[in-house]
Amino acid sequence: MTIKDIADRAGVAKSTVSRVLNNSGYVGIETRKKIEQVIAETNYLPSAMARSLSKQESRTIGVVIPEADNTFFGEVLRGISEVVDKNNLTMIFCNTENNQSKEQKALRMLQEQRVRGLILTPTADYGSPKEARRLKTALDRLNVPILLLDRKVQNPQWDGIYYDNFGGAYQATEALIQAGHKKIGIITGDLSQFHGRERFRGFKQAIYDSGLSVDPAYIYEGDFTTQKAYELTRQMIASGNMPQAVFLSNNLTSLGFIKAIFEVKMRLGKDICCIGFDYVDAFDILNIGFSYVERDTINMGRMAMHMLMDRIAQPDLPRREHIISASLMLRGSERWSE
Amino acid sequence: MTIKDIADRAGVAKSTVSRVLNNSGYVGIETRKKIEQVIAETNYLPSAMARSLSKQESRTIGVVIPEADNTFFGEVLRGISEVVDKNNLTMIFCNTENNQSKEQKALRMLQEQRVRGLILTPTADYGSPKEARRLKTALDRLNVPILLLDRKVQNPQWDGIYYDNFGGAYQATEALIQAGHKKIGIITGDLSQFHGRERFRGFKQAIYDSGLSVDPAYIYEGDFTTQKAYELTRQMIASGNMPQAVFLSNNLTSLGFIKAIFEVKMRLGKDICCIGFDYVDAFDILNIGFSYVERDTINMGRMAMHMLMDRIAQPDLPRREHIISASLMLRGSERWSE
DNA sequence: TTGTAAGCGTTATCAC
DNA sequence: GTGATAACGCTTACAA
Repeated sequence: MTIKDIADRAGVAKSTVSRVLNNSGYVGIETRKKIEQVIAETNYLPSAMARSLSKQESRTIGVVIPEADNTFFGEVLRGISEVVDKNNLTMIFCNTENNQSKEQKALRMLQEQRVRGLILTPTADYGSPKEARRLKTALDRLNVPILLLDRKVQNPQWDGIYYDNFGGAYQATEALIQAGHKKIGIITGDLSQFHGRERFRGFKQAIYDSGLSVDPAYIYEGDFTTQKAYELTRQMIASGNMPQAVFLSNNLTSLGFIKAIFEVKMRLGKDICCIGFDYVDAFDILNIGFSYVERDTINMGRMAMHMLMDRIAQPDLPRREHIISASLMLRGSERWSE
Repeated sequence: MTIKDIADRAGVAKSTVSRVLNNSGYVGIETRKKIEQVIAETNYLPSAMARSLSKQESRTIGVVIPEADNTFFGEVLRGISEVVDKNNLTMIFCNTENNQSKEQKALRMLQEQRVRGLILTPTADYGSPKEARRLKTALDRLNVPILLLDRKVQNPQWDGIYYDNFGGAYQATEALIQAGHKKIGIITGDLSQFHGRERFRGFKQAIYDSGLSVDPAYIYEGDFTTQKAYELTRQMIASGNMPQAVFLSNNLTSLGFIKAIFEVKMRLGKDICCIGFDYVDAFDILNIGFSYVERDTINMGRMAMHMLMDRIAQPDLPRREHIISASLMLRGSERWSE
C-alpha cells in the first residue's frame, strides 16, 4: 500500500491524498470524505521513512544506555519512553554494556538513521583526555542536539541532567553527624567515575564543615559492587576499629554492607549506623529501617526528554545543566535506637 | 553530506560511489582508493532511510515490552539488544505500561516505520475474544514476522518463546512433596494471565500425581504483587491453619510472603517451608536460604532474537514455539532443617 | 480545489 | 569499469 494506491482507488492525485494526510492546503469536502474512506478501508499508514526523506526531518530520537538490565536505567527508560510517545516520536534504543566500542558503533548507527536528537549515558568515565576526545568527535559528527544523562564527562559542551551526587552524599553525612556520630566512615564507589568522586567529595565536605576531620582509617575504597562492599565490610569488622556510622555509596554497596553486618549478627542502630545512596526495595520489605538518599528516577527520564525537545526546538539556547536534588529518607538506621 | 557530494569530490558518478559503499560490481582500484579517501575525510555515512526506501527493505526491528522498569524485561532487553547489534540491525523500542491503547499506538508506529520484524510481549492476557481479535487485527496489518515473548495469547498464530511455567511450578511443588510435606499451599499469581494459570496448574498437577489432594483451604489467590501476597500471608497466619510449605508464584509474591513471615518472627525451615518462582537478589545477599525456580532471562532475549531472524529468513517455516525449561535452585527453604 | 512535476538520498539497470 | 537514469514513497511548489 502506497500513497499512489490510495490515490488511484479514490480517483485523485497523490498530492491530494498527501494533503488530507497532512491536513495541509485545501481539499474539497467530498474528496476528503472519499479519501478518508479509502484510507480506512485499506488501513493505509504512510511510510515514515519516505516521509522523513522528503521532508528532510526525522521524528526519531536515539537513546544510548550502558546497562539495560540495571533497574536505575530501566526506570529512566520508562520515563523517556513516556514522553517520546506522548510526542509521537520514535525511539531507537542501544545498550552499550559499558563498552566503548559498542558505544561508538551505536553512535554511527544513529548517524545513519539521521536521528533528530540523542540522550546518552556514556559508557564509563571519560577521564582520560584521549577517550574524551574520541567521544567528542563521534558526537560532533552526529551533529544533533545531545543530552548527557547521569554521567558527566570533562568539560561537556552538551546539555546534561544529573543527580546532585555531591549534595546527596553531603546531606546523608550531615545526618549522621547530627545523629551524634563522631567516627564516621565511608565505602566509596568507583572513584574513576564522576559520580563516585562526587559522592566521596560530598562526604568529606560535610565532615570538614562540621569541624570534624576525615579519618583515613575509616575510608574504604569500593567500586559500586556488592561483592567489593561485602569484602570491605568484613575487613572493617576484622580491623577491630569500627566506625560508628558508615555512608554507603550506592545501592549495591548497601547490599554488600548489610550482608556482612548481618552475617556477624550486628544490629543496625545498635552496633552500627548507616545511610545509603539509593533505595533498596528488599530492605523495605524486610522491615529493615534503612535510611537512604532518594532519587526520582522515572521523572529523571521524563525531564531528560523534555530538555532534549527544548534544545531541538531552540538550538541556540545557551548550554543547560539540570541538577536534580536528592532528598533524604530517614528510617532509623542513621542513629542509635533508644 | 550525501552520496552526491562524495561523488563530486571524488570526481565520479553517484553510482560508482554506491558500488564501493556496497561492494557490488566492478570498481577500478584507483577509483576505489580515491572514493574511500573522500569518504574517510568527510566522515560520510549513508542515510539508512534513503537506503531502505530504495532497496525496499528495512533493517529495523520493533520491540514492544509492557514494563521497561521490571528487571525481568530489562534483562530480556539486554539479550535482544546484544543480538540486534551483532547483526547490524536497529531496534525501535516501545514500552506499553501494560496499557492496550498504548500497545495499539505502538503497533501503528511500527507499521509506519516498516519494521522488518517484531518481538512482542502483549500488555495483558488477551483472554477475552474481543481483545484477542483486536490484537490479531493489528498484528495482521503489520504483516511482518512476529515473535511473542513470555506471554501467550489464545491460539496464537505466531512464533513464541515462553518459559515452562507449568513445569517450573510442577518441579517446585514436587520438591516440596519429596521433602515430606503433606499440607502444601500456594499463593497464586493473577489467574487472568496465562502464566498465572499455568503455574497454578503445575502446582495442582504435581499434587495429584503424588497421590495427595489439593486442599482448598491452602489455596490463596494472589495477583503477582508484593502487597497482595503480604496480605494473604497474614490471613494465612491468622487462620490458625497454616500449611507446612507454600509455593510462591513469582518474585514479588515471595517478597510479600517473606515480609509477613518475618514480621511474626517465623523462621524458614523451622516454622514454615517454601519455594518461589524466580530469583530475588536480596534474599541471597541476606543469606536467607531461599529455594526458587530459576530462569535464564538474558538468554531468553538472545534466543528470541534468533528465532525472529530465522523466521525473517524463512517466512514459510511452520510455526514454532520454544519453551525454555526452568531449573530448580534448592537452598534449604524447601525442607525442615535438622 | 486539484493535478503535475521536481526533489529527498539511495540503489539498480542499463548502455557505453 | 563507469556513468546516466529510473525507481523507491512521500511532500511541496507551482500551474491549471
